[in-house]
Amino acid sequence: MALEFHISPGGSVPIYRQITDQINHAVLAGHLQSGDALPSVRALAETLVINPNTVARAYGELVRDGVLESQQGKAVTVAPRRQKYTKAERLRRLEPALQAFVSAALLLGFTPAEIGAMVERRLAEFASRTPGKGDGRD
Amino acid sequence: MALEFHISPGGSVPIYRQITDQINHAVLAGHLQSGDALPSVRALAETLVINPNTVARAYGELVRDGVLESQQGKAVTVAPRRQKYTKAERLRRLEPALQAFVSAALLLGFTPAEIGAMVERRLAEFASRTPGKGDGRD
Amino acid sequence: MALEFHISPGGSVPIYRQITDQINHAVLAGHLQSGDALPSVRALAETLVINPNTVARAYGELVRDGVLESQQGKAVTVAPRRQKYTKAERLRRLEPALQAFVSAALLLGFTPAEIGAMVERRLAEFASRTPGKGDGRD
Amino acid sequence: MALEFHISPGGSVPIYRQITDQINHAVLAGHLQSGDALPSVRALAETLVINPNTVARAYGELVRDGVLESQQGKAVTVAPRRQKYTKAERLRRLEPALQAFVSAALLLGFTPAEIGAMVERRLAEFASRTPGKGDGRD
DNA sequence: GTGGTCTAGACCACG
DNA sequence: GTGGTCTAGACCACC
Repeated sequence: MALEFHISPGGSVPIYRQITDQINHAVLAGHLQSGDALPSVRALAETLVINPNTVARAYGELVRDGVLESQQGKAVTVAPRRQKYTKAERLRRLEPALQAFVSAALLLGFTPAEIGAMVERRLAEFASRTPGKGDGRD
Repeated sequence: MALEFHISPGGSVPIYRQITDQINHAVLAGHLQSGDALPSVRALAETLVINPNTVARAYGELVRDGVLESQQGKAVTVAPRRQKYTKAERLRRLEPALQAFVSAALLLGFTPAEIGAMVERRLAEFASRTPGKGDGRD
Repeated sequence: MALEFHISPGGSVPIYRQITDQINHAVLAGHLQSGDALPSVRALAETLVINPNTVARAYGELVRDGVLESQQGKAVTVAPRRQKYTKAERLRRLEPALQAFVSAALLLGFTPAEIGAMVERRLAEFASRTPGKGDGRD
Repeated sequence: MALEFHISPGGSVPIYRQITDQINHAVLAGHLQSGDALPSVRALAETLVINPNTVARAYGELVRDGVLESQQGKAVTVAPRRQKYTKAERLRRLEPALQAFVSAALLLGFTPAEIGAMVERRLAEFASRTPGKGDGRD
């Protein structure tokens, strides 16, 4: 089964970002495995009724991030997952999302216990694809 | 005690939006009551080290939305008569931040245990200064 | 003194890449320090007589790499240098250049001694801006 | 003993170009003499696990440039009468690879000592199989 | 067929 | 003023 992309052109999140998010999510959830091929730039652009450049940008950023791989004349594929960033850099990149989530949750009146439970429940949904037992190094 | 604002200028979310979000949340969570005064545009701009225009824009949009009230020469205050969110509504509002945070954390390679610990640690940091008895610092 | 960019539009290396390379090089050599502002997208595009989008792409990639920082409505600046990648990832990223250099050098008939000397001499030229004494961690 | 080709399909340099470069270098460094036979298109394509068209293209361009000669039904051979590069020319040809390698290494945060060590280690790996007495493997 | 690059020009959001 | 996004359409290189 191929991926199904859903974009909402009017939203505040840019289209290319919606695409990268969905691919990231699919990789995380295991719907896309290492080596899987993605739809071609032109094909995806056609099904989403957007400009091929927009798809190319999404793919390009993921390639630069090491999530995807591309070779001339061949389809873009999912790259093997590897730990790319140092612990410090990973914390730095996660910080805004952490801050936004915790602030919003508290301001909306949730208790710490409720917040912790929500996070755990959500994490459990992804449990199928844990990134490996890990060797502790980064 | 007035609100504590937390802004991250480097992030992708515009500063004025971070302010409006936090005020909205605080009002609907009951931390800001009808009639409460907000810091003046200049004062807030100074403490956040941002352009006064940015604060003015945030206040302006909230006044336009009926969340705040402003009168010539007087402090901006919270407008009366806002119904609080229902539990379901609060969950719905929190959902995007939850999703963004958990996805980003897993994508960066953090383990569920690490993620839970980070959230708890951050919650503890907030708890230490939210009780409301006030320590004079802001 | 501002940077002077030199591009050769006809070459095989894409223009946006020539720009990123020169900025990277300038940062490395210390000509650009952390916090320094770069020319605006439009300004640089005009002086180089290229499309603003091309400059924007170069800046954008460097921002995503953490070399530059940008905030809405403000100039793009040089970000503080930090170790972003794990040792393994750094080796992986350097590999193609290492392979290309050593292969070419040997095939051109240089002896190992000559090759080593060339590298050391080139490294010495950058000596002024060593990335810090380092703490051994990555 | 025939040439040992090293290609990296994932890199940005096209495969056919990697082949022509290596043949060119070998010829001009004297590792391939006038009249020497090259592996057949199909054989080389098989050992490199690439498309035969790609090998054919590489050979074709070299024939067009007068570096190789091909006759119906016979192996492709090295054409006679090529003057070797002068020392200065060899240095000039190596310059881009040197520059790219050193810049990339420093940008990634490697120390001069590490860089020197990597080059020496890589040179040693080549040395162990270049002496020409041949160990039967390729 | 595939992806990669560049241009031209438009519109928006931010400060 | 700044950068960010998107479109339309072109051309190239590679396989």
